[in-house]
Amino acid sequence: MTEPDSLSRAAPADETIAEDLRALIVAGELGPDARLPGEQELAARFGVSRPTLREALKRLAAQNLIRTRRGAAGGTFVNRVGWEEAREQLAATATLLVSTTPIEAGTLGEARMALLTACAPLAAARRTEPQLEAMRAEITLSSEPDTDDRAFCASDVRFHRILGEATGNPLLALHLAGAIEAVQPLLNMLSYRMRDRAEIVSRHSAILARLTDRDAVGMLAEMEALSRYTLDLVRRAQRLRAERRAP
Amino acid sequence: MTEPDSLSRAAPADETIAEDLRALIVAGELGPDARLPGEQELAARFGVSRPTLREALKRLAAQNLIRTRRGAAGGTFVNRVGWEEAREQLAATATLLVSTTPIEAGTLGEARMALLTACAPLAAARRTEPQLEAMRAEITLSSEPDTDDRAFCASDVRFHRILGEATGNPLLALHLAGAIEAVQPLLNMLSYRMRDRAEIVSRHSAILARLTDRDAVGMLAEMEALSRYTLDLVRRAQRLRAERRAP
DNA sequence: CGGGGGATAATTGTCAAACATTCACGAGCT
DNA sequence: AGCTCGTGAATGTTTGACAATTATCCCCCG
Repeated sequence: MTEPDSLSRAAPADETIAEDLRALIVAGELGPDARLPGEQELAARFGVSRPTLREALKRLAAQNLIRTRRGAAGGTFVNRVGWEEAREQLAATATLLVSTTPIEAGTLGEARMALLTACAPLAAARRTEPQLEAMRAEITLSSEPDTDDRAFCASDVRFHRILGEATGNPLLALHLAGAIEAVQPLLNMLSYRMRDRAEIVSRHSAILARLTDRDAVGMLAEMEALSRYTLDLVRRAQRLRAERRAP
Repeated sequence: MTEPDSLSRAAPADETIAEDLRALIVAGELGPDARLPGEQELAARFGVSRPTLREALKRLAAQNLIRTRRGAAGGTFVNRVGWEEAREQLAATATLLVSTTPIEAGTLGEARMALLTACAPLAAARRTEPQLEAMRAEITLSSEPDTDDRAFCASDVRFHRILGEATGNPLLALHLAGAIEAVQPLLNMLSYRMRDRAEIVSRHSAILARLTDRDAVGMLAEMEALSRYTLDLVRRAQRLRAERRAP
């Protein structure tokens, strides 16, 4: 019935269908919130059975390209991919990479520093009062003695995310956030001494102060210091763990 | 009350199963190249039918987390997620975002410039001879008069990708490549005049010369110039198109 | 005449059983 | 020994049905 076309030798039907639909969406043929035909009709149109078509749809759903609703007015709809969704997906990719690939701590720190360097001048020029306020709030949260390590790390991530948003450039913020979040799993494994926390909080405060003054050069210096300190911290923790594992 | 699910009325089975498996992979329970149980057994273990389980697997396949092979020694295997795969996925996300979200050209250019700025010092310090050679090759290719516009753009993307790799920091290269590739769809819509091409090629050459000399400051200046020129180009094209659409 | 409530139809979610296809491995033939 | 063919295991695909959900419409009641 369905003749195998020349290319489908290597590519299963659901994959090619998913790519076809994806191309339609990317090309703008199917705008945000557009409703796709029902599964039966789509299946007929592509010449496959409904389960196979559904596999294709699930592929798109996994990429957050579509959503489905059951019921009378239900169906499959094209998702609007906004900055938030893109950031989440980017962070997911980066996190997966970092958590499954052996990467030296120095590499992570260097990338982070480089991206922060790229953001600092823009952030200094464009930061808004609400953003400063939000960063102050994160510093306060980090200072609380009863904040546990994971919450401390999460706050750290948010601090830098706001810094990225302060550049006023969503695309830049996107990449900064992706890189920062990717490091979180590594940092989550640390357990901070009180002195370390105090040091980090104080450096964050210094960065914030420079940002408030719109002093980009000062920011860079403080970021550099924070970066060095964090790297030291990670290296120390790694050495400690290595010694404990093979004493 | 009688509902087992605390949040969201009911998450479809395939989604929760996909998340469960993903968690196993990310946590390292299933290392790269590990073979998952057969579909029948997995289906039985999760208490669903085989089609439903397959939908879950397709979700993971769409994220490049697993691959499947048919036949006797076939099955489902955990993928190793390397730099290349991550870059592709990141670029796909960014491209989708850029092509479906209205973004000002200035925002794109600014992000690009900021990332290049972040890379320049590292690249100047660490570039290797083969990388310089590869960049020279791209410049040569761009200079060919019979290179069409799409190939010209693709070469441009590769030029910058190599520049990112020259930083010696794969994570940084990843983000730079993602940002650069995201802009490509926009640039692909341009049709370059010969004079524009010559200008771009000459600026690339200048950047490469500074990179060869390990002159980071000079690189920044040339990049800045290239960035301004490109932005002008895009703006001019946009104005032209707008006039043609509503004269 | 207006509003509430239940039947209804459309649509996705799930299941079951089977057949098709691919591929490694080993038995058997030459 | 080397080659071929069968066999079994696994994914890929189909068919057909039933379950669950939800907007809509119509009817009945107030």
